[in-house]
Amino acid sequence: MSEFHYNPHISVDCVIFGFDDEKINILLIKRKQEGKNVYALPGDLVQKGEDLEVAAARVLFELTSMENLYLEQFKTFGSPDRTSNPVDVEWIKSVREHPEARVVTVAYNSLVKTDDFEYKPSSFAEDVLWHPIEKPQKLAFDHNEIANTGWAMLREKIKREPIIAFSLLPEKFTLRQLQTLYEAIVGQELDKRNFRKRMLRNRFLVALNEKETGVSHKPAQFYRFDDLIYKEDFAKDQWFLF
Amino acid sequence: MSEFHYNPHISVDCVIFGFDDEKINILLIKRKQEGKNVYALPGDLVQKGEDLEVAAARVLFELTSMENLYLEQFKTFGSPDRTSNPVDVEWIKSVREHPEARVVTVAYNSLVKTDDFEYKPSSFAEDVLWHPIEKPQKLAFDHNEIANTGWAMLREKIKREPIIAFSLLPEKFTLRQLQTLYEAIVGQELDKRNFRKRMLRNRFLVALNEKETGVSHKPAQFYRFDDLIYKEDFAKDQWFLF
DNA sequence: CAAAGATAGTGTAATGTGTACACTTAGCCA
DNA sequence: TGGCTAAGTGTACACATTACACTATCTTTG
Repeated sequence: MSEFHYNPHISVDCVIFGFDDEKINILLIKRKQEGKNVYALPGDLVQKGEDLEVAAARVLFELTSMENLYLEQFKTFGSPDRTSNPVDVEWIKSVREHPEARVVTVAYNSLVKTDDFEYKPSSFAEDVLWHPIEKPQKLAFDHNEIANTGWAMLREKIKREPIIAFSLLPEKFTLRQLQTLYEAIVGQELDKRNFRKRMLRNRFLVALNEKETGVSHKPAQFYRFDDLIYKEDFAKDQWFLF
Repeated sequence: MSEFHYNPHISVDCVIFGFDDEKINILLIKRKQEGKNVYALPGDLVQKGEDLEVAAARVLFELTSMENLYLEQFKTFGSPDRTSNPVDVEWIKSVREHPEARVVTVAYNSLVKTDDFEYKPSSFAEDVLWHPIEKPQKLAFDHNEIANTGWAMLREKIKREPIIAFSLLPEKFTLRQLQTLYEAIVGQELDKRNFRKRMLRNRFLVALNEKETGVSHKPAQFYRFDDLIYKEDFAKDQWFLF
């Protein structure tokens, strides 16, 4: 009984960013409530004996049918009143067995190509959509805070581990594509020559014997990303404690 | 009944690093079990309706009497078997009302001066101690993993926000003290001239009209850290999403 | 088939940053 | 007063960052 007050629920929320070759979007689910659309991050309760990362992957799949993405935990949100907004309370009551329980949520983020994933709404999601991150959008619960934190931490991470960015490009890509991606991430335009100079210093960018075709201008050189060379050169100084 | 299986417990663990003017130590608690000493991070269950940060501060205080430190959440550990080592199970049974419950733990870290804090064992801690981080020490549960992750993330953070380091020095400090601190953090010796050159570029380091006294060598200039100038100069590029 | 349109691709100079390295200075003490 | 100790200082080199404008190559169109 009152044990349900004491024992909180644990949930996971997924903050998935998608690059559509132009800009960065965030994956939201939409539910209808009193005729209004309510947007939220994909998330739900962790099951008995289920590992947190496993739960995040499962929940994302159940709500959006997306699978096989790399999810990274970035923060846990556990304010006691994070689910107490009346609109949210009403919805929880319609879905949860113990609506009064406190919910502590572990948040995961990821960055993918929008093209790489099929998504379709399932479970209690009425719709799933990619929403451009520049456009403000009010979300349910404390999901605005979670989304903002997730974006900030992802950007920090990319600074430290630029490899993340390359997963967003096709196997063969041009330097223009790479630059567009970087510009989407840092949110500002970059100088073409300086960008190329800096990038081409990296041994892990390997020029292919192949160019664009069918474009009505000088065709661009294709490059590929070499995983092994990257690992050699970015061998992080590891720090062990115990 | 079986609800206790389903509803996990939430705990907090504190990874507190202390600088003793020479090296970095980690705060451990010791408990006696079957005549053996078992070392662990200070941590315990979150209470009903209690915010996570509040819980971390409370638990730390209850176990060590330390208070008023800035605790930063860095990761949540929720592997279903993280508490299933037989030695740990035995201890849990002696302490918890529902020993079979899974425990998801939210970990916090902090970096302080060892001098600034009184500590004494209380609650189920038999002893509290500062353990040098270079010396390997087996810990209970998955606390080695938690401690290592906490140290790695703290170091990353200091790179981004060097302000953290200054809280470890007295109001007035010499550049030698600052350098010793940096060396303890990065784990290697630094060149004196280059260190000074780089540091003195920072406007927030303000020279005082005061020198060391009573030392049997050329006395060092005292400096202070200027909070306001720091904030001006390090005004982080903020990124808002919604 | 020639000209126009579009984007790829290129170099240099100036400035700033990181690194390696050795001697002089100021106070204390014997 | 001479010796000990740690503070404090400068320079040369290599490398990175920034600002900036024209040529090359392909397609399309008249």
